[in-house]
Amino acid sequence: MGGITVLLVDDHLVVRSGLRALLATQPDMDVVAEASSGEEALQLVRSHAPAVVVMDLAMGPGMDGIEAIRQIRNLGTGQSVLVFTTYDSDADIVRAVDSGAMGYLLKDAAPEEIFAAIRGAVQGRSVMSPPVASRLFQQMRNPDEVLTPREAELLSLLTEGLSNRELGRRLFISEATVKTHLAHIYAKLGVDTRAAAIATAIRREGMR
Amino acid sequence: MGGITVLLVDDHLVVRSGLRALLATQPDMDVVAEASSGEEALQLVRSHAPAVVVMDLAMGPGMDGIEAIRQIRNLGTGQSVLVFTTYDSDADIVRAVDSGAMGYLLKDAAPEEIFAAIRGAVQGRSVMSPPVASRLFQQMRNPDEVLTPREAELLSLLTEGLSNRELGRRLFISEATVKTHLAHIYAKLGVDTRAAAIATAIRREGMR
DNA sequence: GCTGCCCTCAGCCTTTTGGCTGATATGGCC
DNA sequence: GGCCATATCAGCCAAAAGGCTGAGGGCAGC
Repeated sequence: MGGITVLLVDDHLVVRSGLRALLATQPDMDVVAEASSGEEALQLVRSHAPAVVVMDLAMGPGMDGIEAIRQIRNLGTGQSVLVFTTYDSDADIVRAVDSGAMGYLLKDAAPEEIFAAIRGAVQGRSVMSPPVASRLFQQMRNPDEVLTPREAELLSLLTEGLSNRELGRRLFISEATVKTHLAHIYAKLGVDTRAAAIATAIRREGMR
Repeated sequence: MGGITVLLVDDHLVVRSGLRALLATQPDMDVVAEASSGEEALQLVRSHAPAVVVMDLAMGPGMDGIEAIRQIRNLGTGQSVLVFTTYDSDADIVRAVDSGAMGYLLKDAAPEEIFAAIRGAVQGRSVMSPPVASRLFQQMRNPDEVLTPREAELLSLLTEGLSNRELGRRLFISEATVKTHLAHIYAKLGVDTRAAAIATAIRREGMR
Protein backbone atom coordinates (compact mmCIF):
# COMPACT_ATOMS: atom_id res chain seq x y z
CA MET A 1 0.00 0.00 0.00
CA GLY A 2 0.88 3.62 0.11
CA GLY A 3 1.62 3.36 -3.57
CA ILE A 4 0.54 5.56 -6.44
CA THR A 5 -3.21 5.20 -6.90
CA VAL A 6 -4.21 4.86 -10.54
CA LEU A 7 -7.52 5.05 -12.42
CA LEU A 8 -7.63 3.35 -15.83
CA VAL A 9 -9.93 4.76 -18.50
CA ASP A 10 -10.34 2.90 -21.78
CA ASP A 11 -13.39 1.58 -23.58
CA HIS A 12 -11.60 -1.66 -24.42
CA LEU A 13 -11.64 -4.21 -21.66
CA VAL A 14 -8.54 -5.97 -22.96
CA VAL A 15 -6.52 -2.79 -22.75
CA ARG A 16 -7.63 -2.16 -19.18
CA SER A 17 -6.77 -5.74 -18.27
CA GLY A 18 -3.40 -5.41 -19.91
CA LEU A 19 -2.57 -2.21 -18.09
CA ARG A 20 -3.77 -3.65 -14.83
CA ALA A 21 -1.55 -6.68 -15.32
CA LEU A 22 1.44 -4.51 -16.18
CA LEU A 23 0.97 -2.16 -13.24
CA ALA A 24 0.51 -5.12 -10.90
CA THR A 25 4.20 -5.87 -11.39
CA GLN A 26 5.10 -2.53 -9.81
CA PRO A 27 4.95 -2.55 -6.01
CA ASP A 28 4.48 1.21 -5.83
CA MET A 29 1.39 1.34 -8.05
CA ASP A 30 -2.22 0.43 -7.28
CA VAL A 31 -4.99 0.40 -9.82
CA VAL A 32 -7.92 1.51 -7.68
CA ALA A 33 -10.59 1.65 -10.38
CA GLU A 34 -11.41 1.28 -14.08
CA ALA A 35 -13.75 3.28 -16.28
CA SER A 36 -14.92 2.59 -19.81
CA SER A 37 -16.22 6.07 -20.59
CA GLY A 38 -15.50 9.70 -19.87
CA GLU A 39 -18.59 10.07 -17.73
CA GLU A 40 -17.71 7.07 -15.63
CA ALA A 41 -14.14 8.32 -15.29
CA LEU A 42 -15.33 11.62 -13.85
CA GLN A 43 -17.42 9.83 -11.24
CA LEU A 44 -14.60 7.53 -10.21
CA VAL A 45 -12.15 10.39 -9.90
CA ARG A 46 -14.55 11.98 -7.44
CA SER A 47 -15.11 8.81 -5.44
CA HIS A 48 -11.59 7.38 -5.47
CA ALA A 49 -9.41 10.49 -5.81
CA PRO A 50 -6.60 8.62 -7.61
CA ALA A 51 -3.19 10.24 -7.96
CA VAL A 52 -2.98 9.49 -11.68
CA VAL A 53 -5.55 8.91 -14.41
CA VAL A 54 -4.39 6.89 -17.42
CA MET A 55 -6.80 7.70 -20.22
CA ASP A 56 -7.50 6.73 -23.80
CA LEU A 57 -8.70 9.51 -26.09
CA ALA A 58 -11.07 7.61 -28.37
CA MET A 59 -13.96 6.17 -26.40
CA GLY A 60 -16.97 5.48 -28.52
CA PRO A 61 -20.04 7.65 -28.10
CA GLY A 62 -20.40 10.23 -25.36
CA MET A 63 -17.70 12.30 -23.76
CA ASP A 64 -14.35 11.94 -25.49
CA GLY A 65 -11.00 11.82 -23.76
CA ILE A 66 -10.16 15.47 -24.29
CA GLU A 67 -13.37 16.62 -22.68
CA ALA A 68 -12.87 14.16 -19.85
CA ILE A 69 -9.39 15.55 -19.18
CA ARG A 70 -10.74 19.08 -19.10
CA GLN A 71 -13.47 18.20 -16.63
CA ILE A 72 -11.13 16.24 -14.38
CA ARG A 73 -8.75 19.18 -14.29
CA ASN A 74 -11.67 21.45 -13.48
CA LEU A 75 -12.42 19.45 -10.37
CA GLY A 76 -9.33 20.99 -8.88
CA THR A 77 -8.55 17.80 -7.00
CA GLY A 78 -5.03 17.59 -8.37
CA GLN A 79 -5.15 14.48 -10.53
CA SER A 80 -2.43 14.08 -13.11
CA VAL A 81 -3.83 12.80 -16.38
CA LEU A 82 -1.74 10.65 -18.69
CA VAL A 83 -2.99 10.12 -22.22
CA PHE A 84 -2.54 6.54 -23.42
CA THR A 85 -3.73 6.15 -26.97
CA THR A 86 -3.05 4.54 -30.32
CA TYR A 87 -2.63 7.64 -32.45
CA ASP A 88 -0.22 10.50 -32.34
CA SER A 89 -2.11 13.00 -34.48
CA ASP A 90 -0.99 16.60 -34.22
CA ALA A 91 -4.45 17.82 -33.38
CA ASP A 92 -4.96 15.30 -30.59
CA ILE A 93 -1.61 16.02 -29.02
CA VAL A 94 -2.15 19.76 -28.98
CA ARG A 95 -5.67 19.48 -27.66
CA ALA A 96 -4.64 17.02 -24.96
CA VAL A 97 -1.81 19.24 -23.75
CA ASP A 98 -4.11 22.26 -23.88
CA SER A 99 -6.65 20.40 -21.79
CA GLY A 100 -4.06 19.80 -19.11
CA ALA A 101 -2.67 16.34 -19.84
CA MET A 102 0.62 15.67 -18.04
CA GLY A 103 1.90 13.16 -20.55
CA TYR A 104 1.13 11.45 -23.82
CA LEU A 105 1.98 7.81 -24.41
CA LEU A 106 1.37 5.59 -27.40
CA LYS A 107 -0.07 2.13 -26.94
CA ASP A 108 3.02 0.48 -28.32
CA ALA A 109 5.11 2.03 -25.56
CA ALA A 110 7.42 -0.21 -23.58
CA PRO A 111 6.35 -1.04 -20.00
CA GLU A 112 9.26 0.92 -18.54
CA GLU A 113 8.13 3.95 -20.46
CA ILE A 114 4.67 3.63 -19.00
CA PHE A 115 5.96 3.18 -15.45
CA ALA A 116 8.29 6.14 -15.80
CA ALA A 117 5.48 8.32 -17.09
CA ILE A 118 3.23 7.46 -14.17
CA ARG A 119 5.95 8.11 -11.61
CA GLY A 120 6.86 11.30 -13.39
CA ALA A 121 3.28 12.48 -13.46
CA VAL A 122 2.85 12.39 -9.69
CA GLN A 123 6.05 14.39 -9.35
CA GLY A 124 4.83 17.00 -11.77
CA ARG A 125 7.13 15.90 -14.56
CA SER A 126 5.78 15.60 -18.06
CA VAL A 127 6.65 12.47 -20.02
CA MET A 128 5.77 11.69 -23.61
CA SER A 129 6.63 9.06 -26.17
CA PRO A 130 9.47 10.15 -28.46
CA PRO A 131 7.30 10.37 -31.59
CA VAL A 132 4.85 12.53 -29.69
CA ALA A 133 7.55 14.81 -28.37
CA SER A 134 9.04 15.28 -31.80
CA ARG A 135 5.66 16.22 -33.21
CA LEU A 136 5.10 18.79 -30.51
CA PHE A 137 8.55 20.17 -31.16
CA GLN A 138 7.81 20.34 -34.85
CA GLN A 139 4.69 22.35 -34.17
CA MET A 140 6.50 24.81 -31.96
CA ARG A 141 9.15 25.39 -34.59
CA ASN A 142 6.63 26.09 -37.35
CA PRO A 143 3.73 27.95 -35.80
CA ASP A 144 2.79 29.07 -39.30
CA GLU A 145 1.50 25.60 -39.98
CA VAL A 146 -1.01 25.54 -37.17
CA LEU A 147 -4.59 25.83 -38.34
CA THR A 148 -6.82 28.56 -36.93
CA PRO A 149 -10.00 27.40 -35.20
CA ARG A 150 -12.12 28.30 -38.17
CA GLU A 151 -9.81 26.50 -40.54
CA ALA A 152 -9.84 23.39 -38.40
CA GLU A 153 -13.63 23.51 -38.36
CA LEU A 154 -13.73 23.75 -42.12
CA LEU A 155 -11.18 20.99 -42.57
CA SER A 156 -13.20 18.75 -40.34
CA LEU A 157 -16.28 19.23 -42.50
CA LEU A 158 -14.15 18.85 -45.60
CA THR A 159 -13.25 15.32 -44.55
CA GLU A 160 -16.91 14.45 -44.81
CA GLY A 161 -16.75 15.06 -48.51
CA LEU A 162 -18.73 18.28 -48.74
CA SER A 163 -18.51 20.67 -51.70
CA ASN A 164 -17.60 24.33 -51.31
CA ARG A 165 -21.23 25.28 -51.64
CA GLU A 166 -22.23 22.84 -48.91
CA LEU A 167 -19.38 23.98 -46.70
CA GLY A 168 -20.58 27.54 -47.07
CA ARG A 169 -24.11 26.61 -46.12
CA ARG A 170 -22.95 24.61 -43.11
CA LEU A 171 -20.78 27.42 -41.78
CA PHE A 172 -23.04 30.30 -42.81
CA ILE A 173 -20.39 31.92 -44.96
CA SER A 174 -20.11 32.58 -48.68
CA GLU A 175 -18.46 30.21 -51.10
CA ALA A 176 -15.78 32.85 -51.65
CA THR A 177 -14.83 32.70 -47.99
CA VAL A 178 -14.77 28.95 -48.11
CA LYS A 179 -12.27 29.15 -50.93
CA THR A 180 -10.12 31.58 -49.00
CA HIS A 181 -10.03 29.29 -45.99
CA LEU A 182 -9.26 26.33 -48.19
CA ALA A 183 -6.37 28.14 -49.83
CA HIS A 184 -4.91 28.84 -46.38
CA ILE A 185 -5.45 25.26 -45.28
CA TYR A 186 -3.77 23.93 -48.41
CA ALA A 187 -0.77 26.15 -47.79
CA LYS A 188 -0.46 25.04 -44.19
CA LEU A 189 -0.83 21.36 -44.98
CA GLY A 190 1.46 21.62 -47.96
CA VAL A 191 -1.04 20.32 -50.50
CA ASP A 192 -2.88 21.82 -53.45
CA THR A 193 -6.08 19.85 -53.84
CA ARG A 194 -8.93 19.09 -51.53
CA ALA A 195 -8.37 15.41 -52.04
CA ALA A 196 -4.84 15.63 -50.70
CA ALA A 197 -6.06 17.88 -47.89
CA ILE A 198 -8.59 15.27 -46.82
CA ALA A 199 -5.99 12.53 -46.98
CA THR A 200 -3.56 14.56 -44.91
CA ALA A 201 -6.22 15.64 -42.46
CA ILE A 202 -7.28 12.11 -41.74
CA ARG A 203 -3.81 10.67 -41.58
CA ARG A 204 -1.78 13.44 -39.98
CA GLU A 205 -4.37 15.49 -38.16
CA GLY A 206 -6.27 12.45 -37.06
CA MET A 207 -9.65 13.74 -38.20
CA ARG A 208 -11.58 10.56 -38.37
CA MET B 1 -3.29 -29.02 -19.35
CA GLY B 2 -4.79 -30.49 -22.43
CA GLY B 3 -6.50 -27.17 -22.99
CA ILE B 4 -6.77 -25.15 -26.16
CA THR B 5 -3.36 -23.81 -27.06
CA VAL B 6 -3.42 -20.18 -28.15
CA LEU B 7 -0.93 -17.86 -29.86
CA LEU B 8 -1.49 -14.13 -29.38
CA VAL B 9 -0.42 -11.75 -32.15
CA ASP B 10 -0.63 -8.02 -31.57
CA ASP B 11 1.94 -5.29 -31.81
CA HIS B 12 0.67 -3.69 -28.60
CA LEU B 13 2.05 -5.26 -25.47
CA VAL B 14 -0.86 -4.07 -23.36
CA VAL B 15 -3.32 -5.83 -25.59
CA ARG B 16 -1.37 -9.08 -25.41
CA SER B 17 -1.18 -8.77 -21.63
CA GLY B 18 -4.87 -8.08 -21.45
CA LEU B 19 -5.76 -11.07 -23.55
CA ARG B 20 -3.37 -13.26 -21.59
CA ALA B 21 -4.98 -12.15 -18.34
CA LEU B 22 -8.46 -12.79 -19.72
CA LEU B 23 -7.65 -16.21 -21.09
CA ALA B 24 -5.93 -17.15 -17.82
CA THR B 25 -9.36 -17.19 -16.22
CA GLN B 26 -10.41 -20.05 -18.50
CA PRO B 27 -9.15 -23.45 -17.38
CA ASP B 28 -9.42 -24.90 -20.86
CA MET B 29 -7.23 -22.30 -22.56
CA ASP B 30 -3.44 -21.90 -22.56
CA VAL B 31 -1.57 -19.02 -24.11
CA VAL B 32 1.57 -20.76 -25.32
CA ALA B 33 3.24 -17.81 -27.06
CA GLU B 34 2.97 -14.18 -28.07
CA ALA B 35 4.11 -12.41 -31.23
CA SER B 36 4.28 -8.72 -32.03
CA SER B 37 4.57 -9.03 -35.80
CA GLY B 38 3.39 -11.19 -38.67
CA GLU B 39 6.84 -12.61 -39.25
CA GLU B 40 7.24 -13.60 -35.63
CA ALA B 41 3.76 -15.10 -35.63
CA LEU B 42 4.63 -17.36 -38.52
CA GLN B 43 7.72 -18.64 -36.72
CA LEU B 44 5.85 -19.29 -33.51
CA VAL B 45 3.07 -21.14 -35.31
CA ARG B 46 5.73 -23.47 -36.67
CA SER B 47 7.49 -24.00 -33.36
CA HIS B 48 4.46 -24.18 -31.05
CA ALA B 49 1.69 -25.45 -33.35
CA PRO B 50 -1.07 -23.73 -31.37
CA ALA B 51 -4.68 -24.72 -31.95
CA VAL B 52 -5.83 -21.13 -32.33
CA VAL B 53 -4.14 -17.91 -33.38
CA VAL B 54 -5.69 -14.67 -32.13
CA MET B 55 -4.43 -11.95 -34.42
CA ASP B 56 -4.64 -8.19 -34.84
CA LEU B 57 -4.76 -6.89 -38.39
CA ALA B 58 -2.86 -3.63 -38.04
CA MET B 59 0.72 -4.28 -37.01
CA GLY B 60 3.03 -1.47 -37.91
CA PRO B 61 5.58 -2.02 -40.63
CA GLY B 62 6.22 -5.38 -42.26
CA MET B 63 3.76 -8.16 -42.85
CA ASP B 64 0.20 -7.17 -42.09
CA GLY B 65 -2.38 -9.37 -40.45
CA ILE B 66 -4.06 -10.41 -43.68
CA GLU B 67 -0.82 -11.65 -45.18
CA ALA B 68 0.05 -13.41 -41.94
CA ILE B 69 -3.27 -15.25 -41.99
CA ARG B 70 -2.71 -16.33 -45.55
CA GLN B 71 0.73 -17.68 -44.80
CA ILE B 72 -0.37 -19.46 -41.65
CA ARG B 73 -3.16 -21.14 -43.61
CA ASN B 74 -0.66 -22.11 -46.27
CA LEU B 75 1.38 -24.04 -43.72
CA GLY B 76 -1.41 -26.58 -43.74
CA THR B 77 -0.93 -27.27 -40.07
CA GLY B 78 -4.56 -26.71 -39.24
CA GLN B 79 -4.47 -23.56 -37.15
CA SER B 80 -7.71 -21.65 -36.76
CA VAL B 81 -7.09 -17.91 -37.01
CA LEU B 82 -9.30 -15.46 -35.14
CA VAL B 83 -9.07 -11.80 -36.09
CA PHE B 84 -9.15 -9.50 -33.09
CA THR B 85 -9.00 -5.89 -34.16
CA THR B 86 -10.31 -2.40 -33.52
CA TYR B 87 -11.95 -1.71 -36.87
CA ASP B 88 -14.76 -3.37 -38.75
CA SER B 89 -14.11 -2.00 -42.22
CA ASP B 90 -15.80 -3.81 -45.08
CA ALA B 91 -12.55 -4.34 -46.92
CA ASP B 92 -10.75 -5.79 -43.92
CA ILE B 93 -13.57 -8.18 -43.11
CA VAL B 94 -13.81 -9.48 -46.64
CA ARG B 95 -10.06 -9.85 -47.02
CA ALA B 96 -9.72 -11.57 -43.66
CA VAL B 97 -12.44 -14.07 -44.47
CA ASP B 98 -10.96 -14.60 -47.93
CA SER B 99 -7.59 -15.27 -46.35
CA GLY B 100 -9.09 -18.00 -44.24
CA ALA B 101 -9.90 -16.35 -40.91
CA MET B 102 -12.31 -18.41 -38.80
CA GLY B 103 -13.75 -15.47 -36.92
CA TYR B 104 -13.65 -11.72 -36.59
CA LEU B 105 -13.91 -10.01 -33.23
CA LEU B 106 -13.78 -6.35 -32.29
CA LYS B 107 -11.61 -5.19 -29.44
CA ASP B 108 -14.57 -3.97 -27.47
CA ALA B 109 -16.01 -7.47 -27.42
CA ALA B 110 -17.13 -8.92 -24.10
CA PRO B 111 -14.90 -11.63 -22.58
CA GLU B 112 -17.58 -14.28 -23.07
CA GLU B 113 -17.70 -13.41 -26.74
CA ILE B 114 -13.95 -13.92 -27.02
CA PHE B 115 -14.03 -17.22 -25.15
CA ALA B 116 -16.90 -18.48 -27.27
CA ALA B 117 -15.09 -17.53 -30.45
CA ILE B 118 -11.95 -19.41 -29.44
CA ARG B 119 -13.87 -22.54 -28.46
CA GLY B 120 -15.91 -22.26 -31.64
CA ALA B 121 -12.80 -21.91 -33.76
CA VAL B 122 -11.27 -25.22 -32.65
CA GLN B 123 -14.57 -26.90 -33.42
CA GLY B 124 -14.67 -25.42 -36.88
CA ARG B 125 -17.43 -22.97 -36.07
CA SER B 126 -17.13 -19.41 -37.24
CA VAL B 127 -17.89 -16.66 -34.75
CA MET B 128 -17.98 -12.96 -35.40
CA SER B 129 -19.03 -9.86 -33.55
CA PRO B 130 -22.58 -8.78 -34.40
CA PRO B 131 -21.51 -5.58 -36.20
CA VAL B 132 -19.09 -7.58 -38.30
CA ALA B 133 -21.67 -10.19 -39.18
CA SER B 134 -24.17 -7.57 -40.23
CA ARG B 135 -21.61 -5.96 -42.51
CA LEU B 136 -20.81 -9.26 -44.15
CA PHE B 137 -24.49 -9.91 -44.60
CA GLN B 138 -24.91 -6.47 -46.14
CA GLN B 139 -22.17 -7.22 -48.64
CA MET B 140 -23.70 -10.53 -49.62
CA ARG B 141 -27.06 -8.90 -50.26
CA ASN B 142 -25.61 -6.20 -52.51
CA PRO B 143 -22.79 -7.77 -54.49
CA ASP B 144 -23.11 -4.87 -56.92
CA GLU B 145 -21.42 -2.67 -54.37
CA VAL B 146 -18.25 -4.70 -54.16
CA LEU B 147 -15.30 -3.04 -55.85
CA THR B 148 -13.33 -4.90 -58.48
CA PRO B 149 -9.60 -5.37 -57.80
CA ARG B 150 -8.66 -2.61 -60.18
CA GLU B 151 -11.20 -0.26 -58.66
CA ALA B 152 -9.93 -0.98 -55.18
CA GLU B 153 -6.40 -0.30 -56.34
CA LEU B 154 -7.44 3.01 -57.80
CA LEU B 155 -9.42 3.96 -54.73
CA SER B 156 -6.45 3.23 -52.57
CA LEU B 157 -4.29 5.61 -54.58
CA LEU B 158 -7.13 8.11 -54.59
CA THR B 159 -6.96 8.32 -50.81
CA GLU B 160 -3.44 9.62 -51.17
CA GLY B 161 -4.80 12.69 -52.84
CA LEU B 162 -3.66 12.08 -56.41
CA SER B 163 -5.24 13.81 -59.41
CA ASN B 164 -6.67 11.89 -62.35
CA ARG B 165 -3.56 12.58 -64.35
CA GLU B 166 -1.33 11.24 -61.59
CA LEU B 167 -3.55 8.23 -61.10
CA GLY B 168 -3.21 7.46 -64.78
CA ARG B 169 0.55 7.68 -64.64
CA ARG B 170 0.73 5.51 -61.55
CA LEU B 171 -1.44 2.78 -63.04
CA PHE B 172 -0.16 3.08 -66.62
CA ILE B 173 -3.59 3.85 -68.00
CA SER B 174 -5.10 6.89 -69.70
CA GLU B 175 -6.89 9.62 -67.84
CA ALA B 176 -10.07 8.54 -69.62
CA THR B 177 -9.85 5.11 -68.05
CA VAL B 178 -9.22 6.64 -64.69
CA LYS B 179 -12.43 8.59 -65.05
CA THR B 180 -14.36 5.49 -66.02
CA HIS B 181 -13.13 3.61 -62.97
CA LEU B 182 -13.90 6.58 -60.77
CA ALA B 183 -17.43 6.78 -62.10
CA HIS B 184 -17.95 3.11 -61.20
CA ILE B 185 -16.41 3.60 -57.78
CA TYR B 186 -18.64 6.58 -57.08
CA ALA B 187 -21.69 4.58 -58.03
CA LYS B 188 -20.72 1.69 -55.79
CA LEU B 189 -19.89 3.87 -52.83
CA GLY B 190 -22.96 6.01 -53.33
CA VAL B 191 -21.11 9.29 -53.68
CA ASP B 192 -20.56 11.76 -56.48
CA THR B 193 -17.32 13.53 -55.75
CA ARG B 194 -13.81 12.30 -55.16
CA ALA B 195 -13.75 14.06 -51.83
CA ALA B 196 -16.69 12.03 -50.60
CA ALA B 197 -15.17 8.90 -52.09
CA ILE B 198 -11.98 9.43 -50.12
CA ALA B 199 -13.92 10.10 -46.95
CA THR B 200 -15.99 6.96 -47.44
CA ALA B 201 -13.00 4.88 -48.41
CA ILE B 202 -11.11 5.78 -45.28
CA ARG B 203 -14.04 5.50 -42.94
CA ARG B 204 -16.01 2.60 -44.34
CA GLU B 205 -13.49 0.70 -46.37
CA GLY B 206 -10.79 1.25 -43.82
CA MET B 207 -8.20 2.46 -46.27
CA ARG B 208 -5.88 4.17 -43.91
C1' DG C 1 -3.47 54.49 -32.41
C1' DC C 2 -1.03 51.46 -35.15
C1' DT C 3 0.04 46.72 -36.45
C1' DG C 4 -1.01 42.18 -37.23
C1' DC C 5 -4.05 38.33 -37.40
C1' DC C 6 -8.39 36.39 -38.34
C1' DC C 7 -12.58 36.18 -40.79
C1' DT C 8 -15.24 37.76 -44.29
C1' DC C 9 -16.29 38.65 -49.38
C1' DA C 10 -15.73 39.56 -54.82
C1' DG C 11 -14.21 38.95 -59.58
C1' DC C 12 -11.57 36.65 -63.11
C1' DC C 13 -9.43 33.08 -65.28
C1' DT C 14 -7.52 28.27 -65.86
C1' DT C 15 -7.58 23.63 -64.67
C1' DT C 16 -9.86 19.76 -62.98
C1' DT C 17 -13.56 17.05 -62.31
C1' DG C 18 -17.86 14.64 -63.22
C1' DG C 19 -21.76 13.00 -66.32
C1' DC C 20 -22.87 11.01 -70.59
C1' DT C 21 -22.62 8.18 -74.56
C1' DG C 22 -20.32 4.90 -77.07
C1' DA C 23 -16.51 1.78 -78.42
C1' DT C 24 -12.87 -2.17 -78.32
C1' DA C 25 -10.47 -6.10 -76.18
C1' DT C 26 -9.96 -9.82 -73.03
C1' DG C 27 -11.06 -13.80 -70.42
C1' DG C 28 -14.19 -16.83 -67.92
C1' DC C 29 -18.46 -19.46 -67.90
C1' DC C 30 -22.45 -22.01 -69.62
C1' DG D 1 -20.25 -19.73 -79.96
C1' DG D 2 -22.56 -16.37 -77.07
C1' DC D 3 -22.83 -13.86 -72.72
C1' DC D 4 -21.06 -11.11 -69.15
C1' DA D 5 -17.89 -8.80 -66.24
C1' DT D 6 -13.70 -6.29 -66.39
C1' DA D 7 -10.56 -3.14 -68.17
C1' DT D 8 -9.29 -0.10 -71.51
C1' DC D 9 -10.00 4.40 -74.28
C1' DA D 10 -12.37 8.91 -76.65
C1' DG D 11 -14.97 13.12 -77.07
C1' DC D 12 -18.13 16.52 -75.40
C1' DC D 13 -20.02 19.46 -72.14
C1' DA D 14 -21.32 21.58 -67.66
C1' DA D 15 -19.99 22.12 -63.03
C1' DA D 16 -16.66 22.48 -59.52
C1' DA D 17 -12.39 23.61 -57.83
C1' DG D 18 -8.12 26.25 -57.60
C1' DG D 19 -4.92 30.48 -58.21
C1' DC D 20 -4.71 35.32 -58.05
C1' DT D 21 -5.54 40.01 -56.57
C1' DG D 22 -7.77 43.13 -53.78
C1' DA D 23 -10.49 44.71 -49.87
C1' DG D 24 -13.13 45.72 -45.49
C1' DG D 25 -14.27 44.89 -40.44
C1' DG D 26 -13.13 43.20 -35.80
C1' DC D 27 -10.11 42.52 -32.17
C1' DA D 28 -5.86 41.71 -29.33
C1' DG D 29 -1.36 43.39 -28.20
C1' DC D 30 2.20 46.80 -28.10
